Amino acid sequence: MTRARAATIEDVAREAGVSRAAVSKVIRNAYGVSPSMRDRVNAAIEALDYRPRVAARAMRGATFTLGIELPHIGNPFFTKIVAGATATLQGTEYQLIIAPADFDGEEGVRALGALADRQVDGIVAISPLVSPEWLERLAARVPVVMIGRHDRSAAYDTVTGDDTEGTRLAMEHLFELGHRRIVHLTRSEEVTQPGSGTPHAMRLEQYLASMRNAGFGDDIRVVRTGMTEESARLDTLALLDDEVPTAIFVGNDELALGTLRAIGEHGLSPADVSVVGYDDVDIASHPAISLTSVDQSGVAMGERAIRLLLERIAGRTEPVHFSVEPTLRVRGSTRPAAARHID
Amino acid sequence: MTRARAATIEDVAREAGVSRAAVSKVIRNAYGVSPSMRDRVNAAIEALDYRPRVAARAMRGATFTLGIELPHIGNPFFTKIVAGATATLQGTEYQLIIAPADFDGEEGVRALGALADRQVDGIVAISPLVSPEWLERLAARVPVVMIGRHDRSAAYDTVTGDDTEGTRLAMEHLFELGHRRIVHLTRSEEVTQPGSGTPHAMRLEQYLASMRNAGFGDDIRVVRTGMTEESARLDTLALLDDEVPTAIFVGNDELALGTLRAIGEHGLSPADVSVVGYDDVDIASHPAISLTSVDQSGVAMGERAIRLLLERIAGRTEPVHFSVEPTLRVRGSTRPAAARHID
DNA sequence: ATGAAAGCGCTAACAA
DNA sequence: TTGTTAGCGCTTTCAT
Repeated sequence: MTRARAATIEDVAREAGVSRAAVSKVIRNAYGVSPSMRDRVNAAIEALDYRPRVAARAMRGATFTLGIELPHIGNPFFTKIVAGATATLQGTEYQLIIAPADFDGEEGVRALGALADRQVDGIVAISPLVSPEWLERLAARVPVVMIGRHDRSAAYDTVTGDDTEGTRLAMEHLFELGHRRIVHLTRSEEVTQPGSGTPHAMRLEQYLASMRNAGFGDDIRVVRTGMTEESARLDTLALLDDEVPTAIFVGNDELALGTLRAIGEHGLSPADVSVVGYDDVDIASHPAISLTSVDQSGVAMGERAIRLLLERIAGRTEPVHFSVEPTLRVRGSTRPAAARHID
Repeated sequence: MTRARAATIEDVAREAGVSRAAVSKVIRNAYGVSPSMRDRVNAAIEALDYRPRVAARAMRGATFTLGIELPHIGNPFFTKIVAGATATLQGTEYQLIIAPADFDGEEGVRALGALADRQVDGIVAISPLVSPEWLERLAARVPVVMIGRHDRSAAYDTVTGDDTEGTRLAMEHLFELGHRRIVHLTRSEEVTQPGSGTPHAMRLEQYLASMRNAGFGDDIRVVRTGMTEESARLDTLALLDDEVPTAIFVGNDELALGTLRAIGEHGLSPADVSVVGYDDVDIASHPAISLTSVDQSGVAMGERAIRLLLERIAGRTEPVHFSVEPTLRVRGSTRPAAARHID
């Protein structure tokens, strides 16, 4: 198939009987164009169905494209962030493109690089496992806003949930219900390196702190899993074969859904094992699921990230580190069976 | 912040002591480079951390970027398609970017245009409401694969689920259970224009046909709703206030989740009103949800769409129209209360 | 207010 | 095998 050739700025200029520079000024609505010329140019643009090639614009100026890197597109929490981002971009000249990574390690770096190669005007990235140095080098080329990173660099902005506080809320809630044998199901060591500042690392640390503070240090038990619901299901099943705790605090809702499945498959009910998740994914509030979860408002995070990015593009140079307050959404969690017994 | 200037092909050429053309050949691994030159160039690339600017390449050749347009990123079925697409692209030199549209009307057209402006090498689009003519014009510029469109054009390939068969399966299932007062909850008229070939139009038509064939023409009832779970919840609530059918066949699982919520909120149980959805979203199989649904394998669709696109890019010109077979996943649906009574 | 012309970083003929 | 060179479609001084 012979591909049609689209109109160029040259064609428009000829059609309108003006110079290319004139057309350029009109489409950028730059200063110094007479109304009559503007009209003629616009008419020509209309007539030829002209659309500027982004690649050509990129050679000299901006692409009007913002990129967002997403580890694991299957996680509805990330989807919320994107929803907040697109909503904020409504009515602006910017187009958002998503680079799916399907893991926050090397894959994330690859996706970030792909966005940079495409000369997006700004990048939002969701907590990939990259060194601050690497990010600073990236941020030297293009404005960057990191979501969910607790480290602070002058080179990029951050938008984070207060994972420490969110976890504290979740643990307090379980303590108040009378739980003490609370297992923490979290992701691999790689993603929870102490001091790395990833959300899961913060949650793990606070889980440990809460347990110790409550005097339940001996009951601490951390179980590792992958990043999918299915892996959480499998690892929870293995856990339950070994020991049935009264509660499980799960690193995020996607994993918590797998945990819930496993509990059912093991012949237990949510009344036997209380589950608390993180992110307050939509389905968590479904009555049949009824999952207690920490809401860190993904939509607000996406919105804020885009705002910060636009500010950076507009010239801001001092870093901003924005933190959103988490809220605990209490739903299905119950008192431990033993405690109910005593009632 | 002063943005750092990245190395260009010129810098690499100078560093390696060769011409720009030589470097270009190496990075494209084109024919006619001596091993020694290749090594020197690669060393220089390494040393300068050089990465070719996609925009500059786009001016002459390819961008090695494939774009996928997604209406409503919140729908997990679309997410499956993306998963299939990214998996298929693993190991190739292509990068996938997603343009979220948040509606399949005008917004979809905008997103498609944005991808075209960015000169992606190929586009996968999910059933936006566009005329075949518009699509053919797009397809004249860039290879296009449409997912979920039942019209056939020589200009673009299509990947579809067999919505007629899928709906037939769903309806047969409900008939066999003894249902006859089956409501169809579907999207707005805009998205279900008879003859438009959208998935929802096909499902609606087959619902009508199945009902008539079964002799239940008088029980036909079509209820309209938006594209979100929440709107489905609201419209189902309104329906139930008016009349409680024995079953509801819902246009897709995202909507079906809202219907399930409404049923619960109305004080009914899934045993009172059987719900059948479409897409077999992950959560449908969760025991607590247990939603009967038509599986049209989004992953396979995404995978196939990318394969077709790569074939087009490689030069194929005859159109291919691929259809995936749907399977009914039977879960929670039950016989109508009246029929159970008779038992 | 308008236009001429240089140049962004690459690829692809073509020459050597 | 290697290098020279002419653009690709824009934006942006700088003249006019």
